Amino acid sequence: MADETQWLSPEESAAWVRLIAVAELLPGALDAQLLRDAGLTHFEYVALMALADEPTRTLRMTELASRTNATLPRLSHVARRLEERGLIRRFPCPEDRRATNATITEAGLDLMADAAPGHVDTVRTNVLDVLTPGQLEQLYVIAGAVLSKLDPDERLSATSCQYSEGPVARTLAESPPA
Amino acid sequence: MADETQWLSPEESAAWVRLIAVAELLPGALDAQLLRDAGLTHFEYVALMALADEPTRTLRMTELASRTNATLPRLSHVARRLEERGLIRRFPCPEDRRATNATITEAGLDLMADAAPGHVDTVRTNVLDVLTPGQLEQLYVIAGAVLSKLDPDERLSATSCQYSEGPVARTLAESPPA
DNA sequence: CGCGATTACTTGTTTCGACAACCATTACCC
DNA sequence: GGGTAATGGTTGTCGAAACAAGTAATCGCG
Repeated sequence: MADETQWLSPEESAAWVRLIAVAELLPGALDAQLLRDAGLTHFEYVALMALADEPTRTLRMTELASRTNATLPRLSHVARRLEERGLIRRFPCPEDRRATNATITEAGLDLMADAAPGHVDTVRTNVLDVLTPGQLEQLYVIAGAVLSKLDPDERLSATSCQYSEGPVARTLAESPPA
Repeated sequence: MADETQWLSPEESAAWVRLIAVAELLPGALDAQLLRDAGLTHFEYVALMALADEPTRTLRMTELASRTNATLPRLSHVARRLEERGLIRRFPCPEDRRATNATITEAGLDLMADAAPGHVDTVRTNVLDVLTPGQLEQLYVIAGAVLSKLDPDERLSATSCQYSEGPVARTLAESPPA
């Protein structure tokens, strides 16, 4: 048996172990903060934010599943829970009667407006603020290279400006300006 | 209400979305390959490798839980399954009769020897081989900075040379050399 | 030496995600 | 235009993780 496996060099091993550690710990940290402060999973947060980002606040289930990297069954379960909590609404799509649309409700937008600052703060303190501008760009490039293998369709990185002062800030601004 | 939340700049948002995507997709990719080719979760792989790395091939449950970033209940369940499959053995610790030791069996070492090449290959093709040496070092530094916030005790990054040609290679070498 | 506190681990219980099976609707195609 | 495939979504079941509670052994301390 030609056992020509090229094992990892010490540098490779060290970088790999750290990457694994981050991939292991980061989701847990995000879930913990959001669950504690807003009763939301990070997945639920991303899904709601995807809806809030839409001008119509509405997305087809399939499209939402693609943007959140979820299988359709998984999204269906999550959507049912979110609907039971009054955060989204589902209704049959007029154009394609097979399809279902999901819309974020006012209550959902309110919850996002509450949750977003704490979440952004967590993101800053845990990741962004410990990096120099140069490292931030390196992170962008490196993660992009990895994603080209992991996610060739670029479904996840296609998500637009989910964390800028977009929809949630606009929601807040809808309150009477005086 | 002082709503002084500092939202993410476009650069920050882009890097963050990509990091999240990697953290989301990487565990799934690792699990998929290992499960398909060796019937092991990535978590099980890491746990077995931690045992194989020990000179005595033995570790206390608590220590193993710490190294794999698992809670003790989780590790207990996983250990039971691994023991049922004959990959590890558990026995009461002689020095501290509260404690339990876990030892990887010969069958476990054989399985690791089978699984390691494919796993290392996955790691290479998905991550390491798409990075330049400079990017590899940047990854090490960046992940280290993030871990200093996420895992201040450095429990995970303390794991030694789990992917070098250590124990598994030695196991292979135990076969008569010619 | 004996009783409370702590450590080490195991065992339920509940919840969530993956997978498969299932209907409904639309598109293809001869 | 009618049969067949493909698409869009929901539901059921199983496996695995988080959490809480329980058991057993050790330590601390008077």
